[in-house]
Amino acid sequence: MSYGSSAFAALADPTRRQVFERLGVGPAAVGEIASGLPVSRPAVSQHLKVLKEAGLVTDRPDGTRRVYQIDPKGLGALRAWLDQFWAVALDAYAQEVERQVTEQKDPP
Amino acid sequence: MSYGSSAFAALADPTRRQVFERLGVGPAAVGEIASGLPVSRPAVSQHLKVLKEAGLVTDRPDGTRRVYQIDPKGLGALRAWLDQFWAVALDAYAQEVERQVTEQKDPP
DNA sequence: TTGAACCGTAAGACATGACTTACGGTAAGT
DNA sequence: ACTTACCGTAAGTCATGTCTTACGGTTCAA
Repeated sequence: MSYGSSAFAALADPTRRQVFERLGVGPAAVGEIASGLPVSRPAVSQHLKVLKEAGLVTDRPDGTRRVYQIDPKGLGALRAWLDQFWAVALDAYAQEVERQVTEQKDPP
Repeated sequence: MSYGSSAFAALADPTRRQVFERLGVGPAAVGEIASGLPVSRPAVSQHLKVLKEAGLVTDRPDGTRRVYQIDPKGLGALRAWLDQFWAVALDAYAQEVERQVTEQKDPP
């Protein structure tokens, strides 16, 4: 809950979201990701740190490289948060619409 | 897409997310929302402006008050973005797991 | 063991963002 | 008409975040 909501802050930055979307296609090393973006490699490394702390990605060493990958667990937590909120909000929305209708033919 | 992704930035701030969650329960005016939060009323007004520009809430005048409400359309766009990404990422993840397995018994 | 490739972190510049108080504007009640 | 209630916006302050360059560490190959 408080875990999945921190993911919003992680995905707020456009560059960091591009990094995340790149990993959505498949695993990649830091240099590979940076080569496809208009920022430096250290910048990508810092973004990956944030994504990792948010539980959205995992990393594993591969020689001198370091391969990053989407973490389905963190992504699922975000989806769960949104689904629950969606259910509650939509219910409240429907109730509000209903209240508006009854108020129309039976004004307070 | 670019519409639903801007919602991440809108929901990144904790205070603004509290405002949004309050509206998830039901419609409310600016003063009502502010009275339940540790920030001033203008601060809430500014947060609502961001949420509105992100397509997450709508507003309607009610006398001197101004009632805000969740916009199911914007919330649905966010959900759609996440669902699509979830599908792609999970597919890539499964393929990666499969690749790891085959690599185990048939090393390159 | 030397060299090259790859990465994370530190330090600092710079922009962005969240908050406050102050002000003006509109709608309802007396 | 005047007051009260409620709201949005402007101006300014202060914290946070993103980027860069510079540096040190680790791994593989020669």
